[in-house]
Amino acid sequence: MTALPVTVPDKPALEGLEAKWAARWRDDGTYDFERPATRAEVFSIDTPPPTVSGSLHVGHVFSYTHTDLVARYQRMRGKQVFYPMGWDDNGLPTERRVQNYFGVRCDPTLPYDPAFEPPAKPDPKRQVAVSRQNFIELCQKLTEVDEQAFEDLWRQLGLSVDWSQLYQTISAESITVAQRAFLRNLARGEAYLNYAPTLWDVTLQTAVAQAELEDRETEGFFHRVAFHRPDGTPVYIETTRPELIVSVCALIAHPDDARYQPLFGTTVTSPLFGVAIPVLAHPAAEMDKGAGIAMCCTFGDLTDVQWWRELQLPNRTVITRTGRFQAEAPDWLPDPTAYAELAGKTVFSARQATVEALRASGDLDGEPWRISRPVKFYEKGDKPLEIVATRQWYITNGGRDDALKATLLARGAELEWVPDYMEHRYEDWVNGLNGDWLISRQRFFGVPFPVWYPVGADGEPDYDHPVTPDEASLPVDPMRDPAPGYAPEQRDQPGGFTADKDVMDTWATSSLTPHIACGWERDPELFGLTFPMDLAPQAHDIIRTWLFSRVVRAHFENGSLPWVRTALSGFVVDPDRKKMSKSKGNVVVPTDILERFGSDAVRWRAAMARPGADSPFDETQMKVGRRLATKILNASKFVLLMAGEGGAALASAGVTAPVDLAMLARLRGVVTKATASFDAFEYTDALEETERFFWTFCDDYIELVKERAYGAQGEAPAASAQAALTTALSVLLRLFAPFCPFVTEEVWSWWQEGSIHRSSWPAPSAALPDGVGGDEAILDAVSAALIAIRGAKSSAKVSMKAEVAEVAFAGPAAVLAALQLAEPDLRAVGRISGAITWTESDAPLTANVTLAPTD
RNA sequence: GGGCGCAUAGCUCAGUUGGUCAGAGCGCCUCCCUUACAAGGAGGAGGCCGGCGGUUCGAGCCCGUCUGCGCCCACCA
Repeated sequence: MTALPVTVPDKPALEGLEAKWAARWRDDGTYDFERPATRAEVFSIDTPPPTVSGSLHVGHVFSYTHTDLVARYQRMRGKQVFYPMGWDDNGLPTERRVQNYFGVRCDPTLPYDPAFEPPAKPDPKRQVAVSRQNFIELCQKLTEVDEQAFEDLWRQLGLSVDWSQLYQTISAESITVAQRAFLRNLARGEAYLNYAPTLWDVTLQTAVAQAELEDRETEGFFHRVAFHRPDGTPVYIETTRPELIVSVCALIAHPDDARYQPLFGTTVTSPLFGVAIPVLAHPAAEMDKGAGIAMCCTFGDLTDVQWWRELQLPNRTVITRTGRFQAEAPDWLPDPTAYAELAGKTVFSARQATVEALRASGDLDGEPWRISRPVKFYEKGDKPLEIVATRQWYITNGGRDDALKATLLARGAELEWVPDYMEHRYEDWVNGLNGDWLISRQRFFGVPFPVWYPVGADGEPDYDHPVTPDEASLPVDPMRDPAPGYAPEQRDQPGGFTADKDVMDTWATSSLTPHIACGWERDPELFGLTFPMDLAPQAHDIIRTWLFSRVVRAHFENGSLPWVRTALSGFVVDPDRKKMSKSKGNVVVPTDILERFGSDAVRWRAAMARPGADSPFDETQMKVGRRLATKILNASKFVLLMAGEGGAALASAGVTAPVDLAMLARLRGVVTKATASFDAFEYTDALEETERFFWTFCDDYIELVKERAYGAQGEAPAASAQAALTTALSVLLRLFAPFCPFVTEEVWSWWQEGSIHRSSWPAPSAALPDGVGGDEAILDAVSAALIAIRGAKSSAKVSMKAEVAEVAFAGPAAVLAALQLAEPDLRAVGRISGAITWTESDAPLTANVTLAPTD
């Protein structure tokens, strides 16, 4: 038996525990990763790096808590947990925020000004132009502030992150990783440059990737428009985009469509412009859609791109990258003056002008009618996407290569999914890919492509022969650094070089978070200890982006998965089951919730949301978590007080009373189940199992033994109760530690050395040694008896302290025998002063309680 | 249109391979100031397990089908 000094506060409270212990954990390096000898001793986590320019909501708090539960469990199981945090401070969201915050805009043609200071009063209408380097410095300055706020929140929440492993996607190290990985993709032929129609955001003036699209239901008008056969008879098409009539390359109908079969191979003329248009057949045309014959433009939608490619149609694009119609009349028009009404106009204005002209020419049949249909938007944009032919960098992803697609599908199957049905999302996405991964963005704040192009004598860049740097020289900024083998003065000169001015999309960098975090090519020892990682936690909405892109990069670079398994968290939805979003105004601010209920309570609520399951936000549930935290505090205090005189007896060898053994036997089963649940990443089950035991422990067991523990039945029975109580407390605190790290640490500190979070996860034998028996039926019998006695007092509307004159128990012999083993305890808790009679019967236990008369 | 998931007490959800499975918490009602805890404690009421078929001695549990909801994807002439 070990005597321990016990210091229990008179009035333990939850208030202040977060600040107290977060500071201690930071100072003590409680969660520091220490490199062990072998990979098997490590549990590594590819933490999602939050976008720091955004804001955190309760959904983040929940999903990061889910990860932390597993991290804490694995740490207590003896693993060195590699649990870094990262900040995604790269890319467009940061760029926008910096523009608004400082009142600047990036002009990459300007030279760097080391002395630049942003305007004292930002004027959003008159943004100051700054160089790219200055702009990036402002991004770093602002993200620093944002990141500190994020870190504070995570510490308050109690994430057991090793903050010394912190990374940023904007850092030189991350840029180096992104450029190195890209160069290797390029060298292996997995990255390529291609000039092709691209989905284009006209506001942000950048290309966007398939994974970043979203459909938005948008109002529009159908217009029935006449094209004309040589004999003048009309051919009607129906379109929502009449302004693209100027770009029509063909009219297309289904090959089996009898209505249009006579027209195939003939030519019609377009209204307004009189351009000769072939009528062609293609199976992608749908007979029952619109008029059954479509005008193919360059480019109205992705079907147009397909037709344009497969039917080898001319490119007649007139919409420029700004979203406006080009100024000069296109050369395919017989009469350039017809274009005057469109030149320089936005899509919206050009549409109005075209409709007016069609009306005047009589080619508009009837009036346009209103329809609503889904239109593709960039998920961060606010105007419909256009399709523009541009030169872009791609990484192959199976979208144009069935063999690669099959390989990547196999990677998905190889991955362990929690919950497993989420794998379908991955399969669906990969199967639905119809193009490679477009990674270049015509923006400023991001990882520059480490690429230059030779400039020919004619002054034209040679895109077919990019110049790349040695990996040793990374990171590079081609806008600043000259191409290898060239002098700086040769920039943009005939015979010289020119920089690739694009940057990589954010996902191109974040697809490498395992490489960034694990020290790929920077720290081989660390990489060997942590990669492939053990866990990729994330929300299920970014399977198609983050999860898939990491699989692609690791497949190419490492020939493996980046991690063994992924765990998907659901969303926190509002009480109406709608997804929380800023635009809906239904976002709950996490700091407020943490302040009001305490971190342990919020974490408890998060833990009740199972992997993958959406969970409605409900404040009343937070109170339940808070009640548990409070109960842990109070019950622990009481247990330690009962056992505390002269120290707690820790060895369960001293446990002799049948009830005590029964309680510990049951606890032993709880440990087994909780451990199995955690091993399966079912933290909710582990919590429920532990909690169910805990409440019964408090309500029944503690009540039952407290007088005995205080010595009412003598020394040996007291010692048994004390040993059982402290053994159970030690085990329970550790079972709760992943869920409620603050309150369990607080209690642990009253009577134990060191952090509970560095203590070992209890083995089943920590409750009761293997081979030692305990009859759990005693507990059930006692609970039944207590319910009967309490029920009698409750219906008599007397205090639970009311004295019982006599009790007649009737029930199965085994139950009666179990009760008799606990009779002294039962008398104490029930205040039974008189006789107890026992009658055997086949029915479940009943108790006929006679209350003592009160005066 | 395709895929996935969900549908069990007023609310949030458990119900492992079909046989004490009709459960928990919250909420509600009643009671108890009880020296661990009133930010407590005790007791209690509440359900045709979405509808309809089927398999079976027996079905929340398996099969089919329908309905409703959510998410992902496709469609956008």
